[in-house]
Parts: sequence; structure tokens; C-alpha cells
Amino acid sequence: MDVQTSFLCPAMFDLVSEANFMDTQNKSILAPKETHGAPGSYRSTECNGRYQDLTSVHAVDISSARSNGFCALSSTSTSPPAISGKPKRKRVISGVQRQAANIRERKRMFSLNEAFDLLRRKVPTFAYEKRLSRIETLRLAMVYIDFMKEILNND
DNA sequence: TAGGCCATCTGGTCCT
DNA sequence: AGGACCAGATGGCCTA
Repeated sequence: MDVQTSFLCPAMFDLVSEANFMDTQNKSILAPKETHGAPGSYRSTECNGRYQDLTSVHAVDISSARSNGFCALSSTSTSPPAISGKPKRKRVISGVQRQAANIRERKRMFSLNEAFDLLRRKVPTFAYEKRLSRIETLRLAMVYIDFMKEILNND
């Protein structure tokens, strides 16, 4: 029994049940998710569901279209009161800057998801198990770390 | 159909 | 000034 298998047996069944290990559909891994797939979609997908082409022209088109719509209310209604005595610095950005910020944010989230993918590969799961969500990955990693620490302490 | 998960947009704040 | 980071909002997809 290797370390990963032995780890799964005693310590994880509470988490295992949460993660629905018996689900063999595995669709989320095999089929890339096609959200926001409308005309002008800014995602091109590859086999594992990751997306590329983060700086495509389509991204600019769709983001500007969305920015003209339902998200406009958040600028004034959700701004928190200034906590410190500092005067609030109202930052005015152009449409081009907003689009550039959107692209940077997409790249940032992409790298974050890459890190989650790496972490997913480090934590032990059954081969047929459904792809772990991000929160499941974090929780499982914590349990795994604790388990490994216990092993080290018992030596 | 409701709820979970995720991608994306957006504005505010912090930092360089 | 501008990039990074963050959290809220929103909508789409999937599953029970």
C-alpha cells in the first residue's frame, strides 16, 4: 500500500463523502465547460477545459458590451465608506484601461487556476473521482498535510 | 428546479 | 499613475 492509498483509507472518509467520490461521470474533466459561449465568446478551450487566447480581440468586444449593461450599478451602491482618515482617491479610467484591466484579471485568475490544478495533482484522490472543486482541493490538502505530519511525528 | 461551482466584469484599495 | 489584489455581482453549466 503506497502512501497515497494508505492516506485515503483512515483519515478521509468524511471528506470523501463530501467530495462525492463515487460519482463516475467525470464530465467536468472530459468536457470543457462552455460558458459565455455566445457570439464573440472570448474563450477558446483545449481538451482539459482550460482556456487560452486571453488577449483576443473578442475579449475586448464582449467586455465592453457587458460593461455597458447590468454591471453599471455597482460603482456607486457598493462602495464602502472610507475607514481611515485618508481622502478617497477617485480613480477614473478610460474604456481602454478598463479592458486592459479585464485582460489582466483574466490572466491572474488563469494563473490562480493553474496553481489549483497543480495542487489537485498533489492531493490523493481515486482515479475515477470527480474533479475536485477549488474549496475541496484546499480542504483536502489541509487534511493531507496534517496526515503527513502525523506520519513524520510517529517515526 | 434549486443549489453548487465557475468565469468574468467591475470598482475599491494597496503597493511600487 | 498604473498594476496587483480583492470582493461583490451576475449569468451559464451541471447535477441531484
